[in-house]
Amino acid sequence: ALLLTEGMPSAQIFTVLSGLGLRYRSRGTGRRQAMSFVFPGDLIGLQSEAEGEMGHTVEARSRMRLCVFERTALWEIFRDAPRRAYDLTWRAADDAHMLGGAGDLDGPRTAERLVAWALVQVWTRAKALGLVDHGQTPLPFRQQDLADVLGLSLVHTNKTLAKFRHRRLATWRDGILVLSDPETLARIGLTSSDAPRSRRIL
Amino acid sequence: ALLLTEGMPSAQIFTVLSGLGLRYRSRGTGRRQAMSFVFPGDLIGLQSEAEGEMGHTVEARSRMRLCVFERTALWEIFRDAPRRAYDLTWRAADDAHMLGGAGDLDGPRTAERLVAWALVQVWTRAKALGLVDHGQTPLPFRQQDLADVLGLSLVHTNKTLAKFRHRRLATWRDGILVLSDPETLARIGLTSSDAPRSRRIL
DNA sequence: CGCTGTCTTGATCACTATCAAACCGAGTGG
DNA sequence: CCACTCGGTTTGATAGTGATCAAGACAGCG
Repeated sequence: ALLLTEGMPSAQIFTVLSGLGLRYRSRGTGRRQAMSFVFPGDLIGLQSEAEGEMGHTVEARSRMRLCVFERTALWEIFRDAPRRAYDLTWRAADDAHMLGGAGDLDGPRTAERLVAWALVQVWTRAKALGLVDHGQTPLPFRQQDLADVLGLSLVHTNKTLAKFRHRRLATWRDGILVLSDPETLARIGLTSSDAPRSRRIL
Repeated sequence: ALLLTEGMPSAQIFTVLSGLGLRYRSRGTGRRQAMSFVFPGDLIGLQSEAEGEMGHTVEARSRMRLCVFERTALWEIFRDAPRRAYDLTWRAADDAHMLGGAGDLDGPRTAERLVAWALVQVWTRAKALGLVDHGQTPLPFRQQDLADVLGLSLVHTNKTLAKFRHRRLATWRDGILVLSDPETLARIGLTSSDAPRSRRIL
């Protein structure tokens, strides 16, 4: 189901309560390029105010529960709780590109490191949200989506995932992700600075 | 001169009135990795956690004039002009990573395309600011900085620049940038179908 | 002068995109 | 029940691309 469509002005904004989604852009030939994964706690519907319409589309990839705000309510938050509003805005801008956070990588951005980084990212976030159950978490995306998000080719992404699977580090099949060895993956993804994760205010 | 230092809480925020700066992060071995270029109109001193410490350093690379705000004044803007505050915050978050905007690229992010994109970016921005004079604009950074910003190696960045220079598309020397053929560069930066050797038979 | 920082260039090797083809499960229609 | 499609995953071959190593050029500087 489409929550927001590119080019449409949206009167509401949402926060995701549960469920996962995909944020993507339409490319020339009907092709869509995934930009980032949408997790519970994310705010969607915000965009650079300069342009009135959405610059991307958000699609639910699993059943989602949303909390709906009128856009006007946003301005009240700005007035009543500026710090929080500030944080919300910043995060929304940040979430738009998943790659943004990968700027932390020191040295070359090899496929191995990018994919490892992304998996760990997803994993830690899922764990923080209590989505990890029996050592597994839902990840209802296609390999192509991950490839897009990371700026890699589908084929190469696939091969990298295969490598991890073979090394028994991570398995991602049928929309289910299992990180058997998060520590090693984290080391591979080596986010050089174990930067203090921006705490999410839900 | 350092305007803001990583790890230091800064009581003020600034808007750049004139002059260029460099935003970078310290890496393990005293190495600094450039994150983005700072142009007039940019807001600096904002950061993901409203009052935490700075996550990066901003250094002036030419004489700069700044407009200083007390941080507390920011909250007043939030209260009195929420839309503007929203826009400011969004832009500040966006400016933090220069690469963010390069997500627009379709197809592979080759060095040629990234560098062309960056040069055009700088050029159009400089032109909008009236910095282009006699067909040239100041760009007081090192090739290493551009390499960092784009996530390329110094050597390769250098070679790509040399290629452009040789093709008489752009020259960047001694901190002065000249785009002789912005249109062609823009085409290289944006289009995926520039493929010189796509010997596809139709 | 030698020193240091930046730009430059060549050689080499690892990495990644691309092309193609095969595979697999889930539908679908005869 | 069997083709037959369809979207997604998997694999191999090949060529282009970028990182790395190493060395040289050149200016500013103590």
